Amino acid sequence: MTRQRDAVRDALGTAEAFRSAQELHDQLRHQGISVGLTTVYRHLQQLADTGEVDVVRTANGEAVYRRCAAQDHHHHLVCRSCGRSVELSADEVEDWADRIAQTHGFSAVTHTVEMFGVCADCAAAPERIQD
Amino acid sequence: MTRQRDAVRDALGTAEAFRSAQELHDQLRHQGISVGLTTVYRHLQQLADTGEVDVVRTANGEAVYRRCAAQDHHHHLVCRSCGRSVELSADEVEDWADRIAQTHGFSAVTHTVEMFGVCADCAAAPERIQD
DNA sequence: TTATCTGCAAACATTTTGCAGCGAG
DNA sequence: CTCGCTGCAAAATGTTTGCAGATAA
Repeated sequence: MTRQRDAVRDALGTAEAFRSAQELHDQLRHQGISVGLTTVYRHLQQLADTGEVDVVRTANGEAVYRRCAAQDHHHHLVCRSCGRSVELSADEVEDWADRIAQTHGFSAVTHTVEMFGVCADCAAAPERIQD
Repeated sequence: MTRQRDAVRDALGTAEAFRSAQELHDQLRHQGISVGLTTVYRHLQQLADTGEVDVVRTANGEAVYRRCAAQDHHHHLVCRSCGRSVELSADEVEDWADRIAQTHGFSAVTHTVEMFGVCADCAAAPERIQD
């Protein structure tokens, strides 16, 4: 509803990459759009709560965000180099998870499945690898 | 090789629960064993590097540690209430992951699969739920 | 106008690092 | 004796919160 909220949504855009709050903040500043880092965090959290963006924790504990095409439950294959990601749906894995949970008597079970690798483009241009 | 290193290893013990560096530090202090928090962090990191302990990131970004029976690649089903976990091996998921990675042209692919739920014991005693 | 949103500064929590001293080999 | 290990204090990092002023409806 406000200029900043739209700015954060637009910053996420339709890009396939997961990006951190700070990266998004930098991006907006570079675009000449003045938004406080606090506000970026607040809107990302809100968007995540409504399920409009997905959040993944990187290995070092940083939260990275992406607006996904799929609204329903899915997973990601993320490029370590450029951050680009592919959305995956995996009935095979869902079935496995349900079965395992039942076998061990667990209830209210959720799961996270994230894959990290190097995409074909980045493998062809190794000098760009930065993570 | 030192008293503190053994203390950290022993603190992890053979418990099935994942615990944070700070919890382990508190535990040692309560046992009357004086170890600096810094040292706990350093040894946990070292043990994680050698694969002797597994690390999982909780939803809020905290790192939790566990010494696993299985040394090779596996996953976990973790109880949100008591932290107890079950080690899982999942050829089904490994195969799926390999196939997906190949399909999308990714290389050097790793994956994380973690399941969180409430174990049968905790479901029977809901008042203990704390997370 | 009036409730909400913003953004600075400060608080927070977790983890890492600098450095002087201790302890093991 | 020497070099690595320890642990305090301080820094670094990523994120959240208090609050006064700006802004949208």
